[in-house]
Amino acid sequence: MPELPEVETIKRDLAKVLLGQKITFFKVTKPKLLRNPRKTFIDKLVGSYITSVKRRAKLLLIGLSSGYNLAIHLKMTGQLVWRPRVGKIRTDGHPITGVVQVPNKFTYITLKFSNGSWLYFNDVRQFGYWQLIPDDKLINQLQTYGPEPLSASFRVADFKQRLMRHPKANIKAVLLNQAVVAGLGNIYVDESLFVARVRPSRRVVSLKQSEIVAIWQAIKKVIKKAVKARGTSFNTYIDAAGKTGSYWQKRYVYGRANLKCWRCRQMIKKTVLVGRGTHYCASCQK
DNA sequence: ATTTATGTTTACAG
DNA sequence: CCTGTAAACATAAA
Repeated sequence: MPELPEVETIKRDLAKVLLGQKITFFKVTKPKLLRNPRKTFIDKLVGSYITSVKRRAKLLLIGLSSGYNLAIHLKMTGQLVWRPRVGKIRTDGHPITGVVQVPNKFTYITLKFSNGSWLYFNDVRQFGYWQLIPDDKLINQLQTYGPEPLSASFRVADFKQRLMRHPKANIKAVLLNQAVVAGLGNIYVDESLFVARVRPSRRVVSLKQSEIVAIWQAIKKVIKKAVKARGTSFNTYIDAAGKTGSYWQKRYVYGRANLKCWRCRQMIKKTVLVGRGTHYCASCQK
């Protein structure tokens, strides 16, 4: 799935085109992707206006005049593609053979807006979901997430405290935990640990203070860089215009097994940790 | 043809 | 509570 930078990119693009729009049409062909009854979606979506487009962790949050929020999680292969009224849309870099336009056979939810534009939700693996959350329940629903890495609330002392709740776990597993820090996934955890020069398999309890600070700084640096690049596309990620992100071209270790480390020219290694492909430089990362 | 890998989260077993 | 593993599912590469 899209991690923080990918969802942030989609959020920014959708905010530009959706704010103030009225939803005029809703269709779903795979109801299991909905976390509320279909009727609730029709009631709360159709006829209401979009008042905000936000992001928390990897969740996209669309505020509605009906007093509800549409929370969309893309999980691993979800895509949100917006299409203006006139013209076709062609998506780039789609890995599924023959799927180059939207809507397509993986489009399971469709919205239409008052200006005639469309929003399509595609999800090859069908792990993603749409959920309607009333305004007064939203805070409660989001409070399980840790700090946003690009916000001022991401402080090193608090970060250390959250890490220390999992003393025996390896640092990679803990950084994937959304309650520790929000929005990191497999790519950016590997990238951040490379920048911090810490091996993904290190147990939290073994980390020195200087290493915790280095990890904290690396996360901010990597996420900032990835947002600027509009995310990473190597599998199914595309933005709301159907375009790919460019972080793939800037990456340090992810997907670079058996290639030379940019820093020391040794070969990047790939192992399995937490059930995920894990990339690191055995000579740079201690 | 079969196995393995893929950007996530969470339920469950120990 | 903490930690590690499997499973939800579809597709492509090995």
